[in-house]
Amino acid sequence: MSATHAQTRFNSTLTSQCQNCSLSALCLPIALADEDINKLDQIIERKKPLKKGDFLFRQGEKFDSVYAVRSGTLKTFNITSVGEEQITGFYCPSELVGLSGVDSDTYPVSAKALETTTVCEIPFTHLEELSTQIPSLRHQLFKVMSRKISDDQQMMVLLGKKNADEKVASFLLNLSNRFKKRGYSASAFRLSMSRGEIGNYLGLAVETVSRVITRFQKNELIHVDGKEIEIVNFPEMQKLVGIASDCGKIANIR
Amino acid sequence: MSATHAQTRFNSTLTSQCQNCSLSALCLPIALADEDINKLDQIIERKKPLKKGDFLFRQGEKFDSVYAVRSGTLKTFNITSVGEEQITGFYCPSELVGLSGVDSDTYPVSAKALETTTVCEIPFTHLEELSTQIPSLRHQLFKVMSRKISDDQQMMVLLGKKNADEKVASFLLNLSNRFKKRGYSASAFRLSMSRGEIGNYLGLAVETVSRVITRFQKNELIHVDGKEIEIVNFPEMQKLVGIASDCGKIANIR
DNA sequence: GTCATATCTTGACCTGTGTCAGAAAAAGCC
DNA sequence: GGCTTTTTCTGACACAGGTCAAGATATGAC
Repeated sequence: MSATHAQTRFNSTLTSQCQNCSLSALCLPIALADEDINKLDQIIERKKPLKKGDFLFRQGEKFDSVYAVRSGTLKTFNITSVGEEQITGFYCPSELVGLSGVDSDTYPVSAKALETTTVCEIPFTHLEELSTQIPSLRHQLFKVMSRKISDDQQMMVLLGKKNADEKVASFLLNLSNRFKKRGYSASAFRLSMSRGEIGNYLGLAVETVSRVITRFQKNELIHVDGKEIEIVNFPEMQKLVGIASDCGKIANIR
Repeated sequence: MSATHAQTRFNSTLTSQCQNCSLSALCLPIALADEDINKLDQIIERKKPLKKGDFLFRQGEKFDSVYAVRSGTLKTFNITSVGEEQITGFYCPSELVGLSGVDSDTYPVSAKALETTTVCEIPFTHLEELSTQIPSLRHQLFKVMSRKISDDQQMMVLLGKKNADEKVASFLLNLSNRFKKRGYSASAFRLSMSRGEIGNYLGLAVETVSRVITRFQKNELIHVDGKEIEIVNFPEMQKLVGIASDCGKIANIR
């Protein structure tokens, strides 16, 4: 009885966090009934903020949770045979980090904060259990994983077939879309990652990223001030990415 | 009652197909109790063979099933803005095709047979339902999707960071591993895809693939006879891929 | 079998991007 | 504030791999 009581208390202090969270429309609770959101709330732990450079988890550590980003940005990466870091993704608010750990029971990548970042920890076994009780949650989980698969495959197309200009343009439009989805400006935003990290992610040298960005600015496609980016000429940028079939997809990567 | 009867008949003709299937230890039924395998059997439809070049499904079509490959090979690809095909994966027996369709309700890629191929169709809504009743099946499904995510991310590393030699070596060792897993020779096998398709997948020109393969043969790393490949010098090939951290991963892509 | 078509190989050449080097700007730090 | 360290930018140059071309080999149709 005391356990139930404790749970109720826990629930009452943190209850409706998901409901009140400005990200709830984008995050896991999407399409959940209020009571179901409460159930989800009960298994979620809000962790204290990570400072820039802090690890959320490290490659090889035991997997037990996925994390929803509340604020800030994370990168995931692994270390190649020659000891260099290979970035496999950037994660913005409302996005889920750590899904690749489910299979092997250890995280196959490390996750590190690019700036001050807060996350919600979601113990995966609890989430799986809960997904038995709430079909729409289970469906949502499948969808999120499926989405990740098709996004990563778009990324493979980008890495395999695109030149430096197309890569950088895709990257910027992709970020733009993610900001837009969260209600921020689609045209002006701040890059939380360095040029080096962008290059690493896109399979380009830092120098190439820098040159492409400079050239985009010269051609008045974008306006740049350090990490602040403003996309000035959307049509032209979209044309660069390829306006047809795959463009919509690419632009929607998240 | 007649419906139940029909189901029983269906079950009795096809029953234990999964149990008898030589792939069951690799495919979805992994770790399922006999009775659960029977339940799974009932929702699975064995389709008639695809001939080389036949589509299993096309990009944009309504998603309703995932498919387990029983024999043969498939490729998935999408069409880029400039109308060229970009291959996103090859699928061997026991592997699951179509998972990327769950999110958007349409397949984001097309799937085409590279040779005569048979598949089991698994209607996804049924599979999802069944996964509610069988926790180990649900867990297995999450694992399969998670595995796909981490494999694709390894592929991103390969596309972004590796040179032509490393790409081709990774590709061959990857195939070798997949054959081995199914009980076939890890050292000698037949490529069901053309050099062009390999190049497309790896982000290389056909000519480059051809040159690399020829050079590998000259250096006695492999022996080649058209589509027949024999890996002669495993240690050297593994060294090419990068023996450290990520190598094990890469070699395990599937 | 013969012919037609697709795939594969090889050579010669070209180009986009990586590498190296150094200067300029920004970010941390005491 | 000034100092150090990191990040960004720019230029000069090199080379991996793309492109073009042409011949060789394999595959398929009839």
